[in-house]
Parts: sequence; structure tokens; C-alpha cells
Amino acid sequence: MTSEASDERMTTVGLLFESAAGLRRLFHRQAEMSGASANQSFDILIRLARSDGNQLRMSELAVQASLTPSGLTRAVDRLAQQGLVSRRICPDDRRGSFAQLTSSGRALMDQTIPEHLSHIDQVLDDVFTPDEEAQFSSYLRRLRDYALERNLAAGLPCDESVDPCISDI
Amino acid sequence: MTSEASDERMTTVGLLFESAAGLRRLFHRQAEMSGASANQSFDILIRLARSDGNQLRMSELAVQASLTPSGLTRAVDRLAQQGLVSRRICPDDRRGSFAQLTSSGRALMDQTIPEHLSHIDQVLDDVFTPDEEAQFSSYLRRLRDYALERNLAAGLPCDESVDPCISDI
DNA sequence: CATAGATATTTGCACTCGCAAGTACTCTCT
DNA sequence: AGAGAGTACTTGCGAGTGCAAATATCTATG
Repeated sequence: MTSEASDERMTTVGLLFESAAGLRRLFHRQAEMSGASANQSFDILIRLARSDGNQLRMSELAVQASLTPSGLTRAVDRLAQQGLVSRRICPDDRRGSFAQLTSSGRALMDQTIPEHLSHIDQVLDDVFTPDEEAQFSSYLRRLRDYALERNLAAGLPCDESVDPCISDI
Repeated sequence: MTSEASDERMTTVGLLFESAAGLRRLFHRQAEMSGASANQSFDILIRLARSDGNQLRMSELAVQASLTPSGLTRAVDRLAQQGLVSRRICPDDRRGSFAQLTSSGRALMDQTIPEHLSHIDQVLDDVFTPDEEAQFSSYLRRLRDYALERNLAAGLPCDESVDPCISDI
């Protein structure tokens, strides 16, 4: 019914989804065990912590966190309610706003990121050699860029100005 | 604050999540455009379609679809309500049940899977050479198995009988 | 065989997310 | 300047998911 080759390719895509889901669960549990709140929105906090001035435009953050604008609004609402993030209106464009880590959010990340990094180190050390890891990462980047481009192309009927320089994590 | 190496590794993990999310969105849109219902539960239907007798134990299906047992119950409920899947009590163990494709579900998949496969073909052809694809797939498999094992180990305090032969996709 | 402890699955409840519509602001063209 | 189109973000609402507790069934042990 389905050719051998297509079977393998379907499996490859399945493996991608399973890997991502598996690692997400793993990190989620680990973050839970080590103190701090283990929201899905951890991702958002990390990206803010790694940005200039600990702030990012909402739309930029939405793309990076793989959320829709609406999903991001709610997520930032929750983080703001916890006092970890605050909104700052963008002076250049009053439609837009920045999400910015509060000092309390910054403190939380200072405490949490090292733990998270050590969890990541452990996984990658266990699974890959350094060379393999670099190779794997470059494959992922290609795939990510491709998916991003195709999704943008679908959203905006014919906008050619795809920014190729979406910042990483 | 964070070392260069750790930075890259964090990026790698971020890329994994973004790739998975990006492809999921892409396939979701494509499935939507070509007729059939584009539920997230498409994944479940595919796995059933590729199993012996078009049926799978609920618990097995939950692992394969990266859902919790409770999440799977609801998902199968919905599919059953649409007439695509039915429940069959397991004769050997009356606690358990099988989810099985109905003839209508089978028909839907016969019609839908080829389209899905062609979408996958297009992505992989565009992004990878055959060799790279094989390499990438083997990396993903290692990562998936690792995450699965570690998550199981966490769930069952000290059960060593981890089945290494979880079927693919 | 009776009972305690595991296992497979299902519900109650709360939370998160996406889509479509709404609001506020900016840009363009005349 | 002013109308119209486009952009950035926010809400109403419905749908999917996980966690914890409940239910039904199996299994091991005395």
C-alpha cells in the first residue's frame, strides 16, 4: 500500500515528533523537581533572558516560541501575573509592545538556567559525540528554516521578504 | 554568564522543538487544504493504519502518540464519535482495550495517507540528500530511545524491563 | 481462596492554545 | 489632510491535554 521508502520517511518524521515530545517531558519533569515553576512558558523566559535588555517584541517572541500571537498574549499575561515579566509599550510604534523580564524574573532565570543547561549537557553527552552533535544541529537548523519559510509563505500570500536571521533559541 | 558551548547546546535543543513545531504546523495546514479532517489525532489514525489488524492497545498507542493515557482516552473518544475508530475489549485482559480503525476510518486513511506521504517526500527531498536523511533519522532514533527510556525510568522508580522495541511511528 | 498491591483505562477539573473577530495604531496614496 | 489598507496585539470562545482520583481487573502471597 505504501512503498518501503515512504514508510521510512514517515518513520523519520514520527521520530522527530517523538524526540521533541520526549525531551520536552524529560526537561519538564527535571525542572519541576528542581524547585522553580515548570511552566511550558519556561521557553519564553529563556528566550527573554538571552535577548538584549532581557526584552523582545511580542511578535518576535511568538515566532521564537512557536506560538500564535494569541497564544503568546495569554502566556505573557500569566507570566506578568506571576511578576516575572512586564509589558513595555514600544516608543517607535505604539501598536507594539515588548515583553521584558522583571528583576524577579531575571533572578529566577539566573538560578534556573544553569540547572537546565546541565540537564541538556547530560542528554547530549549521553547520546552524541561532539561531531555528531554538530552535524545533528545543522540538520535541525536546515529543517527549521525550511518549515519556517514555508509556513510564512502560506500565511502571507506572496511576501518575499523572509527574514533569514531569526535569532536562535 | 553561560559558556559558549552550553549556549550552542541550548540552541540545538531549541532547534529540535522549533523543527517539530514548524513541521507539525506545515503538515496540519496541508492536511486541512486537502479535504479530510486535520485533527491533531491524525497521528493516532496513522499509527493504527500501520498496525496489524488496524488495532493497538490503548497504552501502546498512548506511548506512540506521545500522549498520556488520559489524553489518549479523550482523543479516541473523539475519533469514535466521528465513526473512525471503535473500542474492542481485550479478551486476554479485561482491564485493557484495543482501539481499532473502523472500515470508514480505514477508507479515510487509504485516501489520506498518500497525500501525507507526498508532503513528507517534498520536505525531505528539499532539505536532505538521501545520505543525510538516513543519518538524521538515526540521530533522531537514538534521541527518541534515550528520552523514552529516561522518562520510563522516572515513571517507574526502578523497573529495568524497558522494552527496547517500541514500534516506529 | 482471600487480600493486598499492581495495572489499564476512564472521569473531574483546571489550564493552555488556536481561530476568528475586535481594537488601536501606522502607512500609503491622492 | 483624510480615506483605506495593513500591522501589532488582544479578547471570546471552543477544543485538546495533563494531573489526580476513581473504577475495574489481574497477580502474588499467605
